[in-house]
Amino acid sequence: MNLSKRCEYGLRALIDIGIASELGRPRLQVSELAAKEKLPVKFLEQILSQLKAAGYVKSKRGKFGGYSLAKRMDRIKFGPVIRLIDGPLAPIRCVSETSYACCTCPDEVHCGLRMLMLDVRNAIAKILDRYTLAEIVEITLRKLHRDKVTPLFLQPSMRFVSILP
Amino acid sequence: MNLSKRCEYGLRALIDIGIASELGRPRLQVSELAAKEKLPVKFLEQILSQLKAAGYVKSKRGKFGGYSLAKRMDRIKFGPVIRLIDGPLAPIRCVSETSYACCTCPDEVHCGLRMLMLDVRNAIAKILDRYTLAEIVEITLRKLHRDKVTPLFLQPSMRFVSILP
DNA sequence: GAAAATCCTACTGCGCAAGTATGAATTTGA
DNA sequence: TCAAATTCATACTTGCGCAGTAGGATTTTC
Repeated sequence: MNLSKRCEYGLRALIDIGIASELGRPRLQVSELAAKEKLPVKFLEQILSQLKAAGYVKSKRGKFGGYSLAKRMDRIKFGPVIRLIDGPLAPIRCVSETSYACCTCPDEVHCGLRMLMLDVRNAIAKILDRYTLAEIVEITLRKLHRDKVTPLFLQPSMRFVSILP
Repeated sequence: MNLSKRCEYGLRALIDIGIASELGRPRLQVSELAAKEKLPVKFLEQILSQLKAAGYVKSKRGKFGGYSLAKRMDRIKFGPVIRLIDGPLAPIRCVSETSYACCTCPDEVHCGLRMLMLDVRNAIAKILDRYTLAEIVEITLRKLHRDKVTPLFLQPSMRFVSILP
């Protein structure tokens, strides 16, 4: 029931880029991201490259380059991103919607484990396929604002004024 | 988001023993279990040994030995069994109730990923910590009966008459 | 042209899942 | 009492995938 580190880092990066862009910094560099989240630069590079290939982010090379979102935040759902990096959400393949594989059990139709795991899969998918990056970013910003915490990626000169209602 | 084979086999075994016991065969041998589910005998042996150590099944040695449930079926919940074999249900450790570990993210309180994964963890736990073996066995038997399928573990001489209402 | 970034590909270590293998201990029936 | 059938205990194996490293190529800006 585990999210890989690779996937976790990828999602963090996406959320950070989303937050930054909402605050008027549409592009972030890998080194900034890595510094904030305290994770290996080179590894993150690979992950962002994968996210780029899948159309979630776009990049600008060279000095003052970096990554920005390639889609509207409200079009980025978490489920597909996780499937991209970690594979199916389902605990066992015989209940996967997106990459079903029949299991070895003698009678799939009457398999109790399958029924149970189908429930679990649906519960997971219900959350991850509904939540969008926009929602998570909004909630995060609201929380930060409520607690008067200045998020990173904001130059000291900039003031943290929420755009949110 | 994956269940290990070890865990899957363990749960299958538990369910099979439950079904068999409900049908009047309180004890099953590893070889029978392995044959029905088509999985390696020695591996299953190890798993059952683990389930025994944790108090879920008990065993009888020697000829006509085998494994039977050590608890009432309605006291066996799936969550704890899965945690025993595969570890925490939570996708990331910082949202685990049973074995929390702080994550490396800079601000756990305002971490959007954490909120999302907490939702997922709760959804998973809600299902797996509520369903009991008794329920899954009952549902399975009902389905089998409705479809007039004779479950395995039943000697040809025995007739499949559901005890259920 | 130098510096600063992304891009690309290959490599590595190592831990763990998924078994195998071997034999000891126990129970039963002949 | 012995042989067969079972569980019990422990050690070993094998392969793969996660979590990175490493090194250099390419692009952009000043």
